[in-house]
Amino acid sequence: MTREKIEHYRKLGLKMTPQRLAILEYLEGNTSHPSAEDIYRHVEGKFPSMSFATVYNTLEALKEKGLIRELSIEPGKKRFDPNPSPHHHFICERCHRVYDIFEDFQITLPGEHQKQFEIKECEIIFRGVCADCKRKEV
Amino acid sequence: MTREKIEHYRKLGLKMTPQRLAILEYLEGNTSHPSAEDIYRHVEGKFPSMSFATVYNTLEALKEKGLIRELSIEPGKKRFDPNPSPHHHFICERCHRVYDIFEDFQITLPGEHQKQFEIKECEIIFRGVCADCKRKEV
DNA sequence: TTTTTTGTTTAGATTGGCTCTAAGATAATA
DNA sequence: TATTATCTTAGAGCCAATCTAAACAAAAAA
Ligand SMILES: [Mn+2]
Ligand SMILES: [Mn+2]
Ligand SMILES: [Zn+2]
Ligand SMILES: [Zn+2]
Repeated sequence: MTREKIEHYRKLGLKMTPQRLAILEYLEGNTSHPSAEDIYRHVEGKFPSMSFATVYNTLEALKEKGLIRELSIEPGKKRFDPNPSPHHHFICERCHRVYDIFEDFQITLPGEHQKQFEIKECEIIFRGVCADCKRKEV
Repeated sequence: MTREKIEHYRKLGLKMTPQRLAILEYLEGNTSHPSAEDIYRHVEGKFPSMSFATVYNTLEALKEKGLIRELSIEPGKKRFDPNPSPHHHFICERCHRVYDIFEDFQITLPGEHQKQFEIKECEIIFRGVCADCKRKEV
């Protein structure tokens, strides 16, 4: 990670510890939408004393700064998205991989609802089978 | 609940116990998207010996028959929707109420993605503040 | 540089939603 | 009514996530 980026995080009010650096490096450009456990498993290689709480603390801090997003797309486990810009997702019901869909669908609610709701975001979740899993079919 | 409806559930292969009847009656026409706990709290009035496992077992059985849907819209807790027909949701970030949106937005993916994904369903989640919570603002 | 302050890391305990188990109960059926 | 398949129940157990408080370390101040 570049010195400028570290400085950038610091200016956001994040103390830069080696653990956080490792987590940030794992997340940077990662499109796998990892769970806290995925992140922990990866970082514990570098930091055998790493605690799960540190992973959660760091993710919470990053979320508050708007640097990552927390996804509730399957029950029982959060997944994290290092890309905070608005986009949508496809979830494979076989392998549970989460794919990004960068497409602006221009959804607008009918007038009646526009009065009722102040909408801040709109997220589309597609579900089905991915090409990879299709290929493995008999 | 009418005799015909009970017969209908029975034909689907569901043994109709008093506990299930109470759960079904609570769910019928319910648009609050209750959690398992909500359902349990309501039904334990009639059946003080009711077990949480029965709530989950029943919900699982109903889900398998396609009579209800399980929603993963907020972390850590499932919510259930007795309306299995495809529709979308608005979630209030203040009160966490879930509102139905019955509108066909005709979302279609660009060709590249259509090859990659076999899409079975498409669910839109709007987030923001509901009129009720807006009203309570200072 | 050294000191001080403030926020972070850690292990372990704890919580909360959910699932499993096995014994007893009961709806459906014959 | 007797049989059988399924359901209900209490309690144990599981797992993701959160909390706690002491040790620690980064950043700011001196
Ligand atoms: Mn994404
Ligand atoms: Mn609904
Ligand atoms: Zn797949
Ligand atoms: Zn609200």
